[in-house]
Amino acid sequence: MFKKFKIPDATIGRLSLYSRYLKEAEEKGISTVSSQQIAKATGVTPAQVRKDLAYFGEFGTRGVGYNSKELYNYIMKILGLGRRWQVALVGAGNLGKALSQYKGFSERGFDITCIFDTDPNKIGKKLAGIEIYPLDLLGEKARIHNIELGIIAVPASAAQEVADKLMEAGIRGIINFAPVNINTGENVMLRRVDLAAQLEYLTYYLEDTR
Amino acid sequence: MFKKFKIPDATIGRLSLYSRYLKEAEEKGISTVSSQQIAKATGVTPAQVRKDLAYFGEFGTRGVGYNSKELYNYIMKILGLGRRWQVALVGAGNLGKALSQYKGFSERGFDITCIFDTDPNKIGKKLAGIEIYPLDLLGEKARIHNIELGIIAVPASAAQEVADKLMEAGIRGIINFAPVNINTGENVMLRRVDLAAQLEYLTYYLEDTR
DNA sequence: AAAAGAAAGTTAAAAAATTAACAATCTATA
DNA sequence: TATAGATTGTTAATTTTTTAACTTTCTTTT
Repeated sequence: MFKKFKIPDATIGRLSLYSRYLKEAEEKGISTVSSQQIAKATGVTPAQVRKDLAYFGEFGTRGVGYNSKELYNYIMKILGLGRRWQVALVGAGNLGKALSQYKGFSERGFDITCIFDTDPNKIGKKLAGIEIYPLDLLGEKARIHNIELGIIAVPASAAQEVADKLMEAGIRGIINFAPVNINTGENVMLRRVDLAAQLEYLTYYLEDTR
Repeated sequence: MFKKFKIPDATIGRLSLYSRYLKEAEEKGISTVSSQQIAKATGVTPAQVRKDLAYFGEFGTRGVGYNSKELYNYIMKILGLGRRWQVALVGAGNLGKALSQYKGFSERGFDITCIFDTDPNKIGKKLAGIEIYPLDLLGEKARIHNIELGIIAVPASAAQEVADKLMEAGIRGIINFAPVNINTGENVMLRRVDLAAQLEYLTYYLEDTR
C-alpha cells in the first residue's frame, strides 16, 4: 500500500464513507457499481470518487465500473482495516462510558480492551464489561493488551498529561475528545474531535439567517 | 456579523479553539495576547490566526496584540454563541445517552431539552433528567421547546427518516452521528460526525509504518 | 464486424486554503 | 522627540484540493 505522496485528509474521510456504501451495496446483491452511483450515495461528485481512488491505484474497469466487493476490500485495506486494532480508552466519565459502549467501533475493527481513570471510585469497576484500571497501569496493560491506539476522554485540563502517558506507553495514534490542543511527538498520529465545536459549525451559519 | 463571502470550514473549527484558549487566558489574568501566543496554544501558525480573524474584521492593535476578553467575545459572537441554543436529541441508545450527559455542550451554550426514540421501552423514561418522547411528537415538542438544532444518534438505517422528521419540524441545523450520508434541504445546515472514521484516519497513517 | 454508449483513468484548469512577506502603527526607551 | 522593537492587517505567492474535460477501454447492439 503506497503512502508515498500526500493524500488529502478529506479523501480518507470519503473513503470511509465509500466503503460503507459498498458494503451495503454488496449485501443488497449489487455486484457492480459506477463512480456515479457511489457519488450519489455518499453526496460527492463522480469525478471526486474517481480522483480519490486514483491516488491508490486502478480498481475499476473502463466502460463497466467497480466490483463492489473487490473495491470494498481494497478500500478497507487502504484504511488499514485489514485487521483489528486494540484501543485504550482513558477517561471513564460520561463520554468515556458512551464510547466504551458504542457499537460502531467494533463493527469497523476497533476493540476497546482497557479503560483507565484516576478516580478511585471508578477504578476496579467495569464499563461495558471492561475493567477500569488506574492510569498508572497504562504502560503495563497496554503492553499486555497489544494496544496501539488511544482515546482521550478526560477534561481539557488533564488531556496533555494523558497524551504524554499514552506516548510513553508506545501508543502511536491518539483521538483527543478534550476541547484543547495537545502536543505529541512526530511519530504519533493525533486527531482532535470536539463535539461542541461540531454544533458551532451549525450555529455559525445559522446565527443571523433567520 | 458578515457572512457575505465563503469562509473556510477549517477556520470555524479554529475559531472555536481560539475562543477556548482566550477564555483560559483571560481567567489566568492575561489581558493581552498576540497571534503568536494564540498560535502556539492552539497548534497553528501566527499567520493563520491573523488570517482567520481578518475574515471578520480588525480585532487587535498593531504593535500590541489582542485584548483577550474582547477577542473572546467577538469570536463567540461570530460563532453564533452570543446566546443559548435549544437542541433535540434523537436516539436514546448508547451514543444518545452519552451525548445527553456530555457536559461540554452546556458549557458552550447548547441545551439538550428533549430526547426522542421509537423504542417503547425507552419512551417515558429519562436520560440525564430529560424525558424521552416518541419520535412522532417531534414536531409538537420542538415547537414548545424552541428547538433549532437536532442531533441524530440512531442507526444508519434510520438516519434519513429522522432527518426528514427534523426538517419537517423546522429544525435548521443537524449533526448526524450515523455513519451514512443523508440528504437535507437547501436551508438546512448538516454536519456528519463519524466516530469510527476518526479512528480510521489514524489507522490509515499507521497501517504500514511499523 | 462496426458503431454507439458507458464508464474508468488521466490530465489540465480552476478554485480554495495556507503560508510568507511586508507595510502600517503602537509602545517603550534613549 | 526620534528610534527600535513588537505585532497587526493586508497583499502576494505558494500549495493543496476540487472540478472539468478528455482519452481509453469495455459491452452491447445493429
